[in-house]
Amino acid sequence: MTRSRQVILDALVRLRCPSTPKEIAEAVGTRACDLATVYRCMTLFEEMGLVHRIDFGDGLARFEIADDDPTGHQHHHLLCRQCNRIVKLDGCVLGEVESALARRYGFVEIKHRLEFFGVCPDCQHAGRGAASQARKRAS
Amino acid sequence: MTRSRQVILDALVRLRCPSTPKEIAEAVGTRACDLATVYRCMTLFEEMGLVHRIDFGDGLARFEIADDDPTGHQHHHLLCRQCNRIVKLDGCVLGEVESALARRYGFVEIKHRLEFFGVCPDCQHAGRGAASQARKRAS
DNA sequence: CTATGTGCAAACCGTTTGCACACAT
DNA sequence: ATGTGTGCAAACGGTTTGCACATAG
Repeated sequence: MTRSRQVILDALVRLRCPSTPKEIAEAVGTRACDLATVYRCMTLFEEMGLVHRIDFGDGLARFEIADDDPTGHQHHHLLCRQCNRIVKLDGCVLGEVESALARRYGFVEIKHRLEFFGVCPDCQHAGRGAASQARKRAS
Repeated sequence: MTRSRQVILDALVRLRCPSTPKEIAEAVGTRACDLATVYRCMTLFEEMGLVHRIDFGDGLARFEIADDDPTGHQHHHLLCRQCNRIVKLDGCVLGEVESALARRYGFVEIKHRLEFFGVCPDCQHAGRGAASQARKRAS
């Protein structure tokens, strides 16, 4: 555990909300730590389970310190489309509908992004990279 | 409606699954249509409501022809983490849990990405760009 | 001392944009 | 003819990587 990693982790705790690598680098002071180092540390921390990578679909990676509830559930977020404020949702909101969120948080025009990821039957039976009909993700 | 747009739209119908601009360009033949044109057409089609932009969090934009159900609900997707196969989910799965998906489609290790987007109370009352505590998305 | 981490700068990759030419009407 | 669409190539922005130097153990 080097000093850079300490500093970066501290900053992440201090920020207490999903932050981009650039924001993290600025929080520690650009002279204290290089952007590339932030990226490398984030990858490391993620593998260690210390942080979660969050994707809000704007092309920027965001990270926050992992604080899963006892059930292992990651919390979700409610974002303001205008000011980018982030409300952390307590508990699991799967099954709640947007109107309930609107009532509770006073947001309007709520939309969501929801996708599921898993391993399909063919891949389970074929080691890996089955699927003649597979769509290549890269290239 | 130009020939390029016809060809691109045809390709999108033919592909019948969320496709990246590169895939679309290849489907119409690189000599038939430039990548930049695909991007521009996608932006146009999206504004016209002809296609939906889909984000699977891998940094690639994907598009599919819009076929919302009568309730105006967009369908969601179930992705295989290994072969990238895409299963289109019928109806609204909000409220279904992953274990139910696993049973129905035979996928395992199902995870999801779920975020909500709306306009917060402060922004509703402040024209736009309220929030002193706003997090700047770009820059 | 030796392996690993870091800073710097260049490379990458998807996406966007400026510009001159081509096409639709 | 005139305005819009297109191809090409360069620009852009976030992320990754190669390499030489610095640091941890």
